[in-house]
Amino acid sequence: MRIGELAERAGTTTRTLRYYESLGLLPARRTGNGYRSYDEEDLRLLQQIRTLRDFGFELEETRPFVECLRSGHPAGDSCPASLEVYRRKLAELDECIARLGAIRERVGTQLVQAELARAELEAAATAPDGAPEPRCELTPPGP
Amino acid sequence: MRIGELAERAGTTTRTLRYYESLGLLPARRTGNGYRSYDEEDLRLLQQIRTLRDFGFELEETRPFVECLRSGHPAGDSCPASLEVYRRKLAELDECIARLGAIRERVGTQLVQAELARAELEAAATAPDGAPEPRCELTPPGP
DNA sequence: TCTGGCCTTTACGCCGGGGTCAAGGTCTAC
DNA sequence: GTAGACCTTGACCCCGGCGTAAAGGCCAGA
Repeated sequence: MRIGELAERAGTTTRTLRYYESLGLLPARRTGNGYRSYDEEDLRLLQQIRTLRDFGFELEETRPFVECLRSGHPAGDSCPASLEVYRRKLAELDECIARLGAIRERVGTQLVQAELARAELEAAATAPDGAPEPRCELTPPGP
Repeated sequence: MRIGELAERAGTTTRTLRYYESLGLLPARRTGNGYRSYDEEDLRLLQQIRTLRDFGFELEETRPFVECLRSGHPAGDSCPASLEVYRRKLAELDECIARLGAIRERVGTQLVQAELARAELEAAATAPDGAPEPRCELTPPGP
């Protein structure tokens, strides 16, 4: 199988495959004329990479999985190194989710307050009263 | 106030201020010798930018807030355009959190299954039984 | 033989948000 | 007058994961 076919079967591009090869992630054999040559096993490796990438794994993080497969294991995550990557990723995800959740709360609060302030301003514009002096700046987060 | 002082007071660098100026986000007046000159109002604008950036807003997204302040409003989020950015950001955050949560679930499940498979393998290695044939590849997510 | 469709390598671009020189101007203090 | 601390512009570099040429080789069909 040549590079174009592998790319198409994996739903990616030839550029991507050459890039992976340049990283040593998916090396290719060569035919007599210099063309890259792949087999079904390479397709499996590539699918493992693409699947992990879809999950937000960086390419380097997929390396243990690929090497695990290449060393004859039935699945990319049959090896301790892969499990370690899973665990690190879980911790990362948890932290990221928590951080985003906290920000979401703050932004949500800001939005509500700012909307309230605008409503008051409009009410003040309608009724000829004194200015309610709205204050709604984002306060900087801790260090 | 010159650029160095403003940078220090805002906890950032001169390079950053020049960058913001190049974006038209924080233009500076000039003194006779060509030095940039800032006042307290500029400090407020800059603080608004930095605060929003700490919340994960892109620089372009801070523009409505800055322009709102510059047009004389008491707070950067006193204007409809700013509120719109808040709402978009909230939607973004919600989607991002949901996506990460779904991935977290899948990775967690993979980890547990892979750990189970390994435990079975080791048990099989201890007891001379038939192979339990573990399968634990990540399955690709939907389109 | 020519056209078209593969393939090869090399190399630059992009995205955001600046970091980090380099080469020079300006001001203050001693 | 000169050291040192500031300022100026311009330019290249970084991260990851490729996209997108440019310039040329290889092979099949008409």
